[in-house]
Amino acid sequence: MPELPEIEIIKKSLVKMLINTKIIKIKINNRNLRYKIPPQFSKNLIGQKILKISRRSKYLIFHFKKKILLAHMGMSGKLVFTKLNEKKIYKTSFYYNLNLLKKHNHIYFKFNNGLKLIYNDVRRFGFFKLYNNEKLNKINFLKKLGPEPFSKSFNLIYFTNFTKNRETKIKNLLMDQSFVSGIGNIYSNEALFMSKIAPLRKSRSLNSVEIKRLILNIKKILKFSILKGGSSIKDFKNTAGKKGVFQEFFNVYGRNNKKCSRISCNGKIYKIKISGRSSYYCDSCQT
DNA sequence: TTCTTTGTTCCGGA
DNA sequence: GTCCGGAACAAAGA
Repeated sequence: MPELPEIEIIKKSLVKMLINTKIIKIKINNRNLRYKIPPQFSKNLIGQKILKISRRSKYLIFHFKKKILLAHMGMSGKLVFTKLNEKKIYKTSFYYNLNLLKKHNHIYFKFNNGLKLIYNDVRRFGFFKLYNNEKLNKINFLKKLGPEPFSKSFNLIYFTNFTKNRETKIKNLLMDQSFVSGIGNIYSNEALFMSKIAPLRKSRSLNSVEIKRLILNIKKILKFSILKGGSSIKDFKNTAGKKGVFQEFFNVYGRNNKKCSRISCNGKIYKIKISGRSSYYCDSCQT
């Protein structure tokens, strides 16, 4: 479920551990990720120093002197550090809810500071792509992206302009990466619940009060999640083998048939499919 | 055995 | 040309 907050948390950890380190070895067990990893991949990266690591939407961007490595975790990709050997993986990993099978360890990166980074991906929808120092906005994947949710350009006027000639449902709009980038199924459900807006509403039908509320809540909930995840990273022992930290804060996702978690509301949470994705909403306070 | 889950791209129909 | 949403992709757990 890596959406923007999870990727941001991964990025922060990577920055802490890998800036100015050199890749000294790469082992690829399975090249068939979403896009096949070409044979020259390792050769192009070995000996290169990581100068900068950034995030755009759900993409991780590693900057080298002459190359840019673009990474996407897909649906189930995880980056996990291990210092000594794989048996220690559960003790040193910073990611959440780890239950990693070795057979899904597809890539190993070894660094000159002794760290080893493992890319584990059950569904193999993630990818790693190398670019020749192109400008970031020339990369196809990034070109199509809408504004970051935290940016000032993600505002009432932008929302109104984008939706005025569209028929799309608000739930789908929030997950449309060309509208706003980084929100997936979970946070779209949560943001709509928080804003008391029903997921099936036409995005065009929202009034300016609702739009402002929704935009503010999106920014709030993403920041809150980053904060929570970030604080759990500090204590590695707490993350080891423990259930995910994010789902503890879900107010509507996965809560079908339960009572609405809003104290002042007596409604019930329903689960429906919207464009093939599970959508949860309260029949009483979300209108 | 079948359904569900995740993000993105591709493609058909309106 | 644009917009919308279904299908496909992989694998595992219920």
